Amino acid sequence: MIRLYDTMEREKRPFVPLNKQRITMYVCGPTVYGRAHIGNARPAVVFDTLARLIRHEFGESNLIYARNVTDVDDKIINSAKEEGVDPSVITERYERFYLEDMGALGVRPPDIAPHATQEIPAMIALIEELIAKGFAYEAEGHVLFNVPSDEDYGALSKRDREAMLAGARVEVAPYKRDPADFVLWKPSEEGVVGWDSPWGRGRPGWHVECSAMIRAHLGETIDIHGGGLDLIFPHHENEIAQSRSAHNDMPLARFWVHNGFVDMGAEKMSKSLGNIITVDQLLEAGHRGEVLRLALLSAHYRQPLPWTDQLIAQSKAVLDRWYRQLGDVEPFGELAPFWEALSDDLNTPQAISVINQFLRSSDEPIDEDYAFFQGGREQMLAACAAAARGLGLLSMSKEEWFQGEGDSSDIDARIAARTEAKKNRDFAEADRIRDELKAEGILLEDGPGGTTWRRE
RNA sequence: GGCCCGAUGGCGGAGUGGUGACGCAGCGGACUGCAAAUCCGUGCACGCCGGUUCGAUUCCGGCUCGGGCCUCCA
Repeated sequence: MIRLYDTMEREKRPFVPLNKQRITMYVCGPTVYGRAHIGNARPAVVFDTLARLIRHEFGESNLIYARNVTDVDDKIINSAKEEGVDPSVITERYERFYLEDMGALGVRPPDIAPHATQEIPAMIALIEELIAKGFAYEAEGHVLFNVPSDEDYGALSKRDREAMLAGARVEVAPYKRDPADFVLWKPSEEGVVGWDSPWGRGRPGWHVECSAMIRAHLGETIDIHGGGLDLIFPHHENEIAQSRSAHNDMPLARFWVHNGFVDMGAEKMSKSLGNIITVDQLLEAGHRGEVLRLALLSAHYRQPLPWTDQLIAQSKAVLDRWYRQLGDVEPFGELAPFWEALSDDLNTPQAISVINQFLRSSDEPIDEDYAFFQGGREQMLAACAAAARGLGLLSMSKEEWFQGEGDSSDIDARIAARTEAKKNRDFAEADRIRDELKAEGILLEDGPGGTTWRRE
């Protein structure tokens, strides 16, 4: 049984979906106006891993996973203006980059990727309902959600109205009835992207996108709503207000799942702090996607993760060992303790540890506790291989991992020359060849069956 | 200021009311012409002060420090 921590109740509890044949999960996706940094990649990897776990437990086709693309936004409008192009040029470019980068991290595409610009009618319909029910009002071309009309507002972020007002750092627009009211629809000036609506030409506010798209694609109440910790307030709080108000207080999500940040030094990585490192930069630097993925999974998803070169190196070392032992093993079977660890609120560090525990002392007789491996070592390795794939790792062959693609006949020839030198006990020459290859990033390993090589 | 969250060895990071995972790095050994890889072994920790308890790193309270949100943000 899967247990998940729910931000709303601040507790871990059993995940029992509303409908086992149609489990619904929605995760806030990217606003496509720039390259994704490694912090942006964390939720993509975390929820991809959660999706894999749910599919493992409930069946491959019984999960509908939606991750939206926010392709209307003031930041997009601004960069389009700067480049002198249509916003769609920006959004299409960065969505493509996003999918490439996430693909490199082993993130499978979600089942549905709704785009805000494609869902305007659904948003307008939702806004009209909110106005009709008295939760929203029009003012100077804007439509605003009236926060005091929602008695439960603040339940997710655990803030009361007084606290919100006390901390208000924004100037309150004069047309707001209440300082906490937020925009559902705002007018677009001439030359700015917009759609016709009952309130004039304009564009949707950020929060209403998600509410409308969730309803359109998944339903009024979904099983899991995910995203980064920073989205709890105001984004998710506002989504809840909109959806519950429109749906007679039906809850929007049964589990709210939030991932922690990737930190640079002591602070979170974020574009506005200017301390980001993008996924493509890391890939460009020669780090493989699986290494970055393992690094992201090496801490529990709710904990902060300090991003360092050492973390990358460590992840690489672990993955090298896994590939060495499991790279050519056909995955099969269930590594029960592994799946138990993952099922406990996606405890990936524990799950990784389980694999490591099995992998060492692999020639020893299997411990009594793990007697379910009647087939012995081979079966255990097959189950480990299957488990690693459950984390989205070990997707390539051993050869591919260690040697990569491309012509290696030259390397083979030089290794042959070294073997010949060794046979003649000309160790100086043999070492010279080995050092030369090492300088090129080729490491040699002499085994009983001859010399093998790998790229560092 | 309000509201949240965290504090574990050299580093990363789980977990637990009582023999203190796992990984990386280090050290010793085996293997090797020397290495590498592999295997075996090994040292090192639970922020501070109280309380509960036979016993607390684990539960409770206070403190200190750090982080997050309150504005776009994964």
